[in-house]
Amino acid sequence: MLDSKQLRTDTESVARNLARRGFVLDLAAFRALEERRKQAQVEADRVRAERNGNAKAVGMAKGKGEDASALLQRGEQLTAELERSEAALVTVQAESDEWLMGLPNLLHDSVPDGADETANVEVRRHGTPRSFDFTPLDHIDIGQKLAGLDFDAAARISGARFSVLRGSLARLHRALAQFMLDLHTSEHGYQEIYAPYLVSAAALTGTGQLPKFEQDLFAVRGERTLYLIPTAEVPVTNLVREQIVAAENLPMRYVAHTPCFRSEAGAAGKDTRGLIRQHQFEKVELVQLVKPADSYAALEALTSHAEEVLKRLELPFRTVALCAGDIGFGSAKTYDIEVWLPGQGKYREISSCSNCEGFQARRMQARWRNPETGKPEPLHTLNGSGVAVGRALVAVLENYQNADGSVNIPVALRPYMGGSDKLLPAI
RNA sequence: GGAGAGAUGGCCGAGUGGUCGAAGGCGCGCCCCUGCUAAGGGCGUAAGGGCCAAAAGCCCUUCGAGGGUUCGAAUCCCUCUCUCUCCGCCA
Repeated sequence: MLDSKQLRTDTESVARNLARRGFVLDLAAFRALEERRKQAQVEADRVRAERNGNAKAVGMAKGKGEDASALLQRGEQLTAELERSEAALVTVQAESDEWLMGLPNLLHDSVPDGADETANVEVRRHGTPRSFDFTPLDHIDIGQKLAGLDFDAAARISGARFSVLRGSLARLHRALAQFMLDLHTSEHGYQEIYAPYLVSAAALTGTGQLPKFEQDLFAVRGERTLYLIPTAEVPVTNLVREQIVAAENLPMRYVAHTPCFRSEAGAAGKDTRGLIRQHQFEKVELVQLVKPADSYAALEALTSHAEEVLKRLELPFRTVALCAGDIGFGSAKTYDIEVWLPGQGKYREISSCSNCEGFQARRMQARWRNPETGKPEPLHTLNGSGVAVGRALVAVLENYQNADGSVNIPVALRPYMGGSDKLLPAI
């Protein structure tokens, strides 16, 4: 949610900013709506104040034993009047809220222009893609040779976009998650969090997935509706919802390893084969809650923490700054980290690190007490994958494959693999 | 699943229809007195929103949430959520 004060007082520049995303802010409609809201609220407040004063007068009159019948009659009128003006306010307020909740975040000045991913800007590159003396396979074929990747079974159990991992491949998958968690907790200063995988609509509204993107989520409908988390960002960021955090407790750095569930509505036909795009996948997620003045330094740090995972795994990657048209709804600035996949011959997203500034905080009412003003102010929230576990598994398989179908285990993962250095093909 | 008890400000806790956003205490902040490893006194101390160019000021909302009764609800009624205790079941 945008700062409504800024939206009202600085409408033109807000509109200019959103236009960079290709989002058209209808200024005339906004001003008309705002005018109606203002009038309705002033009117409702006025009537309510009069009703309260009248009720108080009744109490005083009765206390003195005076006749209050005229006041009681006036009270009835006022209550009826209040009912009408409150109904009008609720209607226009709902309209205004819905509209406000549908506005994306403002972009940071440093975000490059552009309409889609072709305009994203590479900011750095690390490692060199290995040259193969044989034609590298993709992870699906490698997984098949290892007898560790079973999409047929998954399809029988759950349908498309699910996977079954077996044996050493399942273990490697687990090793990746363990390695990432250990790195972030012991070297990067994050506290490990275990959090719910089913969350309320309110939590999802806080981080921005609702109300606009419900079609991307899996809902579990029972006595009350809960949603499967699409990312640990949702429960972990919501740790501070409706809180006022003391300045000395910032920054907060959290890491969580969770499954993520996405309906992938609208992705039909995209990455249909393999582990790249699944309804269920694992992710190690980094979340930081910081003072506003620190959030861009924190974004750089958080991104470097995600990059460190790939450096330790000795996987080639590049980091790109997303352009205006490609940035997510709630983010002010995002870096994507893309890992090299020999099977596809290109870099693919493995992490996305965003500074949401106060956008989520305002929705969640997550605040910190600014010692300079003594007032609660929205804190800044950041999140980033550190990194997607399934995609990391793909990257390891494809980058570490050998001609004989075996796969070397990255040195960093060997302690988590019982010391072994190689996955051997089944055949 | 069965039975019961609760939900009030940063915390504890009073308040069962009327100047209650809410006594008292703790904590915290400022000041005074005193003077040294303490004690006493005074004042202040929630959040959200609106009017206003802004400040000041004024107004509205909020006592778990939502509805209802009433001129008036923290207080009465209904529904829901959450917490706690006991029993049962259970990874």
